[in-house]
Amino acid sequence: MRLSELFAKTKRASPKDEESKNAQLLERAGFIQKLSAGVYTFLPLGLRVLNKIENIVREEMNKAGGVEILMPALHPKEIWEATGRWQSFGALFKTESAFGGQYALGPTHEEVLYSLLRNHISSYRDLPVCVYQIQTKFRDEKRAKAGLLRGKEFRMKDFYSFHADDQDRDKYYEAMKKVYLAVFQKLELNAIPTAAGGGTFSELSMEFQVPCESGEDVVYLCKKCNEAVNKELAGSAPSKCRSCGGGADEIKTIEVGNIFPLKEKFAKDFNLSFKDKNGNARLVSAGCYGLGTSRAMGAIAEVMNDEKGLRWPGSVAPFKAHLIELDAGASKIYKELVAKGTEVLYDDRAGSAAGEKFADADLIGIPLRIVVSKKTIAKNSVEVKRRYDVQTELIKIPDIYSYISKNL
RNA sequence: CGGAGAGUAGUAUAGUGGUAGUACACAUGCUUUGGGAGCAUGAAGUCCGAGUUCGAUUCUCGGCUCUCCGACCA
Repeated sequence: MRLSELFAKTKRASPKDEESKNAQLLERAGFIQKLSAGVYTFLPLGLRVLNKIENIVREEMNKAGGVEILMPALHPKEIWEATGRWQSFGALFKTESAFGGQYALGPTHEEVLYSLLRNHISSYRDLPVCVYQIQTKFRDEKRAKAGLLRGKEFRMKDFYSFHADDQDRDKYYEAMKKVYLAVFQKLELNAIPTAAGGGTFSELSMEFQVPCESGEDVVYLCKKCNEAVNKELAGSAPSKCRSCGGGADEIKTIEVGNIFPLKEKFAKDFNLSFKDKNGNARLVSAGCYGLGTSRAMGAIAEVMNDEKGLRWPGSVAPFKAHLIELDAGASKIYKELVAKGTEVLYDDRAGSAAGEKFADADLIGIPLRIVVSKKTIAKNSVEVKRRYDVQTELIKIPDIYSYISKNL
């Protein structure tokens, strides 16, 4: 893509109405724009990152046997009354004048899904069922904050598994921990599996926590065996690790995922049952697996940056390479890169100072920078630098395609 | 929802009870081109409402919005 096609430009100054690193950098670099507190537009660059994150998540969920669906964001009052959560779910965004006050914007989708599955599960032969969606959620947060880290509107993957018995569900739950670790590894997020309370659902759950000073959660992390416990579950600071007896560090973290057994909780409310081999009706046992995709994007921005700007991991960067044209000659290289399927952002702006192009490249944070100038053209070369490198390297033009495939 | 702070041009900021200034961005022209380049010209602004006042962007009150702390956060 040519930079001249992007309507969203970079800004030299940080926005005065944002303090968190992720919001400042993502807004300055033209990835997102705030409409109101906790409500953001994803601009072209930002949408590319979000889509990459969601596609990585999608791929891993599919591998885990998940089947993707898309449920409505608009939820009728009736289904939330079935679970009693029309009153009890504090963050439920209820409509007032619209839709006769009979709807809410969905903060989570158990009610919709259980209503749905009553029509599809009737026998043990129908189980297990593993479904997920990636969707926009709405929560009436009293205080949205920190850019993409806590929004009123945000993107989330929610996966639900339904089983004939607890053993099968527990087995799946354990497998899902590994799936989550694989996702976060691809996102290059250091997400620590952390024991946590289950809120209103159950005693047990596991959160995936990324260490970060600006995070909202507090986790006790064992120095020896890396076992982590959320402060909410641990209560006061444990003097000893529960597993190995070692000392624990108190760290601040961002929660990017949470998995927990729902067991028969909502099955009762919706009478989601099946006939077992003996013809007896039994309630379905479920697990729930959430992952905030827009929050993960915020966490990556929050953690991976330096004084010059963002530093995207290759897996989620909006483009693989950032081609800077200081003197004529890059257009041909751009076309060849595109023809070979390389995702490249081409800074083709005429009349911009070199320093401005370098500063923008640093700010946007694409992993590989390619510079074309008179000097490099004279040597039939381009200059290449990784975002985190200081030194540049001269590569012959015919060799850059293989260089890129090797280095990305 | 409690506490604190802040709202001046697209962005970031200065300033004043009496014609609102600067930088960047933007438009036009020329010159520039390896770390946000230069000259000239131009367009563009005081969150909303009430009060005090001859006169309010400035003072007072109310509202709205944003940020931060806290409460809340399946």
